[in-house]
Amino acid sequence: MTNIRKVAELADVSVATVSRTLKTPDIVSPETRDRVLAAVEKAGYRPNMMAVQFRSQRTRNLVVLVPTIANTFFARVIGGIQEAAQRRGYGILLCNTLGDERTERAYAGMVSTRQADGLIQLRAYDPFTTLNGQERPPMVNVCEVLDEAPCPTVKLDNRAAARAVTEHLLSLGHHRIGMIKGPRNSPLTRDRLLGFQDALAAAGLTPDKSLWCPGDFTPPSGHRAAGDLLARTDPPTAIFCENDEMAMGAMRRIKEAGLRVPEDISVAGFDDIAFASYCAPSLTTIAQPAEDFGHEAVSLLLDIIDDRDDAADQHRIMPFELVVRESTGLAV
Amino acid sequence: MTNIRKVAELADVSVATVSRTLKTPDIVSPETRDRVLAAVEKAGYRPNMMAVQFRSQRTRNLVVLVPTIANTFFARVIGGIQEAAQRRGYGILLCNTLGDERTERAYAGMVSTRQADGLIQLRAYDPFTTLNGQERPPMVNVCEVLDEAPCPTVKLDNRAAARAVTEHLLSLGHHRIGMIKGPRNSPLTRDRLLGFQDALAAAGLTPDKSLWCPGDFTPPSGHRAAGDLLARTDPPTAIFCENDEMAMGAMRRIKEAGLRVPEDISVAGFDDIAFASYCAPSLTTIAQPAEDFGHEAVSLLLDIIDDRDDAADQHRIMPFELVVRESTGLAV
DNA sequence: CAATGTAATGTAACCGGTTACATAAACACA
DNA sequence: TGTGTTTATGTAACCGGTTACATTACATTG
Repeated sequence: MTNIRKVAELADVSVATVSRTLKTPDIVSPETRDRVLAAVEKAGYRPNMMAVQFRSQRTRNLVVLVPTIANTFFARVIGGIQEAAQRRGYGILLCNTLGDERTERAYAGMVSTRQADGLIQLRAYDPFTTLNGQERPPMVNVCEVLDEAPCPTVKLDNRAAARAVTEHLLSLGHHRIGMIKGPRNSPLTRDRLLGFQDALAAAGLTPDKSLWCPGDFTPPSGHRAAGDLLARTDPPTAIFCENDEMAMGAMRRIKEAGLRVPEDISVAGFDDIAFASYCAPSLTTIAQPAEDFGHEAVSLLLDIIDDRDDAADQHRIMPFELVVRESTGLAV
Repeated sequence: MTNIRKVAELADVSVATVSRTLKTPDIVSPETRDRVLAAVEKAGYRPNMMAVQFRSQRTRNLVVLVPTIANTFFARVIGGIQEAAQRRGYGILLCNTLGDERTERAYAGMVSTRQADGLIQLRAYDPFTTLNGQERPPMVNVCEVLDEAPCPTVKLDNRAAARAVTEHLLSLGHHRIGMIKGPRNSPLTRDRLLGFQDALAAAGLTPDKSLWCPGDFTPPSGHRAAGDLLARTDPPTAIFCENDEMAMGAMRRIKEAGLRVPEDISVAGFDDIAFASYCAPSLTTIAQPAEDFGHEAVSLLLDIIDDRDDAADQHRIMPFELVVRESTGLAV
């Protein structure tokens, strides 16, 4: 391994001069600089970043905890995180947690032990709770956000967005609307459910909780839930799914039952994943600026890491847009 | 920051004893061990991993270069990589390269500069070509693999799989089969095209190259290509798409033209992504053990890193399976 | 000319662990 | 009791950069 001392020897200067030539070339005389650069070239020298990081106590890595990378929406958010991080000279250490808190804490430990400078969590869980006494490592909570987050957050106004979807369905004449929810205990699911109820209440309707089905954000769970709704003697005329993956599963199930979307039953999703506009019928949904979630998260996290004063208590709400496509139509 | 010296002071022992207590407790006397562990606890000591890594010249990180994380198949492969890496005590540094060679080389540099111990490349490009003289850093090439790869590889027998799909279409009576290809210059696309031709040749048919359309593995490109095929005076009776994303785009376009799948035209994909069984009609495709690609890649890479002798020239072929669903039917 | 300033470079401490080697104490055996 | 062996612990070098401080040479100024 060629190191800075070998280069120094080759150029017949001290290691300090080599270091300066590479980091602050302007304080080195032109002749020396040329000599050192030639030696660097000749030796094929690349600074050992572990030494640099160790010395500076900065890794320029960020840990990203994602419940499941297989979810198309999260994949977009990660893309945004990666892009923003790369632009600012940071790398990302990805962890597909599958919602397992032990795994999350283990990866969060990489920040405590200085393998990374900060953490972005895409789920409503604080992996640093156990930490007592010690200072909180830099963290940002994005997408699915804790209610009393001990760190900056970036989220959608899920309640308002769910209300917008529901109002759209109501405006089409739907009164019995089924709901396929996300995992219980998720603030995100709770907020979307609240928005759904807000809209019903505003329309003077009382919600029928028997039309609420549990799901887990995967297509199979949407498929199953839709089956339950269709098996009723009084099936709903529309189904609001808390994400597009479940909506696609639900649409599949509806067609298997010999019914048409939206003629017999309307379906709405949430997230506007790439397939939402390419499935048949295309899906009415809520578009979210997924990549921007990532950009914001990185920006806030680096603010904390570089401790810019105002960073600690920022809470960003990202804009949404109701995208009406073919899967929702007038109630029968 | 509490470090090993503080703990040593607290326990009234040397730093060596603290280190030994944590790494090789059996060579420390029970009394001392207890005293040290108490001090560790009291100080809330966590070893600084940067120092450990620096000392051992091992980061236990692996760089993963993925053309686009938004591709559902790659997302599964990454999931597999992450799982296997985690099990073996390694973290993964993800880079969404978007196929940009500069970005790939930049991230590959993290291995040369010791920020990571090895690299997994999911695209047919060797980011270490420029490297002259120096030893090749540990690397494995997975999924889309270089023909003369300078490292172990893991891939599908794309030619045989494409042939299987084509034979399936031929067996249904299709003679004019459109092809929606992946990016030019990709060995993967070339092999799938070869398999396609193999099947035609075996059936005594001469391929009509005007039925081959370029695509880029995204739904919009499949949508566009299908439009081109349908606009012909003699459109094909079946379309073979080189991945499921494009197949979904193509099916969408076919329906927009007022045609039915598979009654009017059959469509086959490749990869068997989650949505393949949930779209309507469900998609005939090639199933690949995506997660296993990741597992194999990690296993081979760690073999090189720990330089186990036989590791350097391993080339694994993963199994495929033709999954016949609703999107392919008898030719009209 | 002496005093002072400035530019270029060198010396060595430092980051926080790990570990080879040294040392000391306890024990075994003749 | 003396010698050799084992066990437990300490000392300090080391990994490869960065940088405060020291040093040297030379220019500027009164």
